[in-house]
Amino acid sequence: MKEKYFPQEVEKKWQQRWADEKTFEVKEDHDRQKFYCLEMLAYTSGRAHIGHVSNFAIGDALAWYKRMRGFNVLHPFGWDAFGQPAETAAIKQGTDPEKFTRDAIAYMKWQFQRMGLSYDWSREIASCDPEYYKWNQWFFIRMWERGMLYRKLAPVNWCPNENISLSNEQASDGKCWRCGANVIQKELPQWFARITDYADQLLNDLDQLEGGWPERVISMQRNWIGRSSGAHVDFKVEGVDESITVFTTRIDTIFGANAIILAPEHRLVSRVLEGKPHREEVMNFGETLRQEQRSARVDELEKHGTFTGAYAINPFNQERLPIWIANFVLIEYGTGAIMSVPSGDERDFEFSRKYNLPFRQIKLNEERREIPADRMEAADESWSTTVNTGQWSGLKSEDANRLMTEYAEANGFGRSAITYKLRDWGISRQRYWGTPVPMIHCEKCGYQPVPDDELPVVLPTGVNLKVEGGSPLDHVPEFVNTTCPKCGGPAKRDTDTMDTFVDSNWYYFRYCDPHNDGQPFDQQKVAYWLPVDQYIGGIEHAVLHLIYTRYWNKVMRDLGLVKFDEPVSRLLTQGMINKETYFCPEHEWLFPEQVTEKKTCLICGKEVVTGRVEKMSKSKKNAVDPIEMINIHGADALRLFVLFAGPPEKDKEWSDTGFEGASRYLQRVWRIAYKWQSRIRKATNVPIVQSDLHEYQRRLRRRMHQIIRSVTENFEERLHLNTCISSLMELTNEIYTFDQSVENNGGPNEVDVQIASEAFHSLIPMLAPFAPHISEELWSSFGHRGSLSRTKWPEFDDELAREDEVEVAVQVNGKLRSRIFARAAASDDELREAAMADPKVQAASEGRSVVKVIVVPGKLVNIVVK
RNA sequence: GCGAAAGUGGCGGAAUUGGCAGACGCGCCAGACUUAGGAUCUGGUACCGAAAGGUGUGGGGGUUCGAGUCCCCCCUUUCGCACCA
Repeated sequence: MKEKYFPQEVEKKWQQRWADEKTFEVKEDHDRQKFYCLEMLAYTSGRAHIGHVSNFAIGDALAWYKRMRGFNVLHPFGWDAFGQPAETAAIKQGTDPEKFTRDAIAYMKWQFQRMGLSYDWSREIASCDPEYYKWNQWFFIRMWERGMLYRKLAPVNWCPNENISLSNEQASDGKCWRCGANVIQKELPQWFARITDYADQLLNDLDQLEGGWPERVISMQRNWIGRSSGAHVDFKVEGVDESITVFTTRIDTIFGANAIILAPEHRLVSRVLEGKPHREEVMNFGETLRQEQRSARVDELEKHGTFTGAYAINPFNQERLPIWIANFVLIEYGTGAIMSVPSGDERDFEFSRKYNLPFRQIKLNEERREIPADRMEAADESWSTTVNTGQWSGLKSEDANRLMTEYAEANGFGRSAITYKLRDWGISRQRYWGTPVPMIHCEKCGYQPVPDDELPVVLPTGVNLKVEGGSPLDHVPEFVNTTCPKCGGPAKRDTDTMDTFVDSNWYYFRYCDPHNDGQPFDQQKVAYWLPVDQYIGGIEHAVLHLIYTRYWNKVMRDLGLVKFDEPVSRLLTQGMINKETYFCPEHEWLFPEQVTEKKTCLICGKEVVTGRVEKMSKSKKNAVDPIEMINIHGADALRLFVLFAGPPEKDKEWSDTGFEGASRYLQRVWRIAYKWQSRIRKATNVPIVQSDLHEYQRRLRRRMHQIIRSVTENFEERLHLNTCISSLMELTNEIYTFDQSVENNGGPNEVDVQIASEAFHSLIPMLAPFAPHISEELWSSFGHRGSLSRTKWPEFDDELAREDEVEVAVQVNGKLRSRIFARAAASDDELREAAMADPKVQAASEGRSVVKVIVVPGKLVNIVVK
């Protein structure tokens, strides 16, 4: 062991050893409790970033902790390897996506391995492996067989200039990211998963996640699913044999309706305009409204519309209501048609005022006030008693709602209804780098799934990605042309690939059985490891991956593959690590080294804007490269820093000095351990008699037990790892203080060595989750052979953690006046007397009478005087 | 606009159920060792004040012997949703 700590050497040594000894490989063991610790699948962008470090450091700390607590810990790793960016990069670099992705995996794996993470690498998977995506196809077919998938025409972003479909990201601002042409919506046949069939389950089962998932994520999902309960009401169209069905949550306001408003693309628009002279005009205007709706931002779009000339009949009072079309009614929500009630809805109010549609009061507030006719205003929630509502006048809103829905139902023109914001999930992509959809289209037999024994449908190689129109796969005849599995006649393969979110739906099930080529996974193995005990990832997946994967779990349950409803018991969304930026008015974003000490630009001398803390990015020149940092102070210091900077779920700020501080701490641990290691190796195991100990010895033991307790509790409850690290620093400081006392006494005796040994045997295992390499090295320096990961987590003893003597705060009328020392076991009476006797207390309470004395044992005495 | 979360020293952040605010770290100041220190060790560091003492957890009110913590109002910031009928 060297006197000085060289992280590079230590880290290399232990990474090698862990790999050679397969330290972190696990298998099912029914005698031990399992713990599944999972970080979100890493996207193969090509380069590790600091967010990875933060994500993995949290998971790795927990995996280490649970392992030392005796759990059988599954901590696997894999690659989210399909997707558009690889395709784009490949085109740019003149290579192919597979090559690009394999290179990215090789490089990133090297980077991640330098972080020294305790993964079971034998379970590594990549979603672009045919052995993996075969099962995406298998799931697709099972779902198709059960009617969980369907194909329909749906709009996609389309660049008319390049004839290519674009993702939403590539079509932001409504312009093509490459050529700048205005993106249009083009109808294309697409595959959809019926996630809406699971809307209620996805919503209700959120209750099961309460407590284990962040409230924020749960509420985002609730919001996204957007369940809304109300009623459908049919309005007969005058003179035409059609009814317009509207969705409303407030049927009790129907007597206030002044119009029926349709979305411009509603199917009945052309029907109600039949034979009307201005038909063309209105239809064209509808197209304009529709375009506006798609392009403009909601808060900038003024509501407008036009009267169709047709009327509908309010089934409750037989009033004639004009039928309008307007830009604020959405075709995709509810029925695409609304009843306008200006006194019940702000939007309707705004619209009605603009077009002078009539207003009728249908609610009274608590004082039963009426709204003056000359002051039209939308009533708010406090207006809750119906008025002018026929036989339902004078009721509370909720009663009217219920009774009127029943009435509508009884008379056949309405029924209660539930709508959701959640839409079916379009899983088709007209792109190359993804899982091929395993379907064959036969002119005679329609869509037929590829037979199971022909899976996987392998993505062809050497495909020209720069094609005009459609998917690159359309231009690969040897892929497209096939035979129909049903009739044997000529047929064509589907050329869509699947959304990469399909890959990430179930990858963590595959980790349980990654090499199975007969089925996606063995059900027994999954039953052992799942659900995931702790999942860690970014908040950006709150309503993407995290809702899709919950859905997929339920699908797998309904396919009989798993028995539980929810796949993830606990979720932690880690914060981002941001960094200060430097901005020069002339040269824009600067690297820190381009800024002088006087905060001016090194190039032009202009004053630089500093202090803005932003998300790390290349363009803002504030990205920190993890490997560079590891090269400076090592992976342990890097991991320690990102965990120490703040609670895991909070955003943090990168600080070079903070990073140095983490490194300095490890050096400090090394130095004191180095000083004691040979003594510890020779420790004689003398029995410790607590009552014979000196105060400095008792103190170290006491603090040690207190700190074990607090670190353990933190791991178990809140996972505030930053405070765990603080505690470890305190323990280290205590060891230094102890060492000083030992020096002052002329060197260690047997008991000192024994106590120091205890302290180090607590400190080092507790440090391992945060800085495993140095911990392993120091552990072996104490004479241990095996990996620290097989060591038991230190135990604490409440008795030994208890203070002998406590400092008690003494307050007079709630103000701190003095502190007294007392035995920890002192009774309330003793404390009271000691406090009253204190000269400062007497001075403060002089001439006043004591009303009451409050004693909080071991903490404080408060004397109330008058 | 609706919804949620958060506001604590120069900075990152502690303060389990109401009980000594500022743990731990960064930074800064002083000292020791040293040819030297961007190493290490020791001490100091919320603010005002020479001190006694006073003031302090975004602002204002309240409950309580006692409030960073609980309740009401307001302000600010961040995030999410955003014509969802």
